[in-house]
Amino acid sequence: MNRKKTVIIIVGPTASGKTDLSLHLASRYNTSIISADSRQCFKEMDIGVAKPSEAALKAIKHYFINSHSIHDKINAQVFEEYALDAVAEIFEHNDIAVMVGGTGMYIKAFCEGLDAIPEIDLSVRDEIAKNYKTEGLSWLQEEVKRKDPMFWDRAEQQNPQRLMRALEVINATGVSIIQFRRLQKKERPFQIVKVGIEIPKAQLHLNIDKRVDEMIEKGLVAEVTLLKPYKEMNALQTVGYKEIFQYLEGEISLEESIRQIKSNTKQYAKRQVTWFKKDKSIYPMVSEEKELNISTGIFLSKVDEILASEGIL
RNA sequence: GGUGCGGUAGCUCAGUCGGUAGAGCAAAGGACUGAAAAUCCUUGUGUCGGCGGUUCGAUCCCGCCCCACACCA
Repeated sequence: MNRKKTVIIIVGPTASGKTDLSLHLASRYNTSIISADSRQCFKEMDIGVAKPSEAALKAIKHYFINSHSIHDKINAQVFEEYALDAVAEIFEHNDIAVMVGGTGMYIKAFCEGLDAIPEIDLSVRDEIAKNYKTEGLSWLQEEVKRKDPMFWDRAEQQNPQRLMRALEVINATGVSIIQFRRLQKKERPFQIVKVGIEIPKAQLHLNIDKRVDEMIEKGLVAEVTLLKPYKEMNALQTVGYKEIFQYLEGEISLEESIRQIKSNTKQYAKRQVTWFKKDKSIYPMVSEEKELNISTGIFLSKVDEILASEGIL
């Protein structure tokens, strides 16, 4: 068999059935899975990030699940490098690798690459964050306007995260972040087939409500309680955790926090759908089915058709 | 039964010294190269509780009624 090396990437909003489909595909091709999820990589977080079951993780090798700690600094670039290594490892024994996840930016980094920007010293970043906290957004805006007018002109001027990023780059390197952004797609030595799960919004919302209720039953509150000392960390700025923190602080009732988790998860799902909708290289796969296992079956045969049309099988 | 305070956008509420109203949240859409489950942008007509009265004009003033809450009996 001399098939083209191919990564099948399954994307879609949270609670749409990606994990199930990925498990079926991986076992069919006797291969491994790379998770493209910015939260499932953390070993300290479990119930709230909807990882695959322990049995599934035992049966099929998963990359980027429980692979890191919330104390590690994880971002799209880390993922790009990690996932490329993982794919190379998989391709030593397989022609097909499966990637699955809902973090659009990580998937984009993997498929197209990020431009090389020098590593920024942590002290530079901390200094900016500290000043922003005490001086506020207008300080940030003035700094960026003064030091990097080229960026400022096209910036999201109300977006502190983007402004801080630009500021740390110009502070540390003396060069505008725009100069580093070549926005050139990198070539990958393998083929990529992206398939996108689409289910009706009403069904998606039902899935989300159900999943959140299950998370609570499984003990999400206890899990989050253990993580309370780390609530300020990036990794814990996560739907399902930040709302429970508020409950633990006595700011809202448990019922209210559950309500907010459901609502915030739906907003998150909407942002995912927006992201994937824009990516025209994704093959859309639609299912109106209410039962997850029926949907998975439908999606499996659609993936077959798509792979056949790409000449991969 | 009496007194007080309310009844304004799906929710919480602001406001109009009388010229038909606006914030936050929710919702919908969108952006996105090192925080991305993050962060940011756009979108607000709703019998201003009901019926009358005063007025050129009332959601705003007056009267009655209905509803909610609090207190007093």
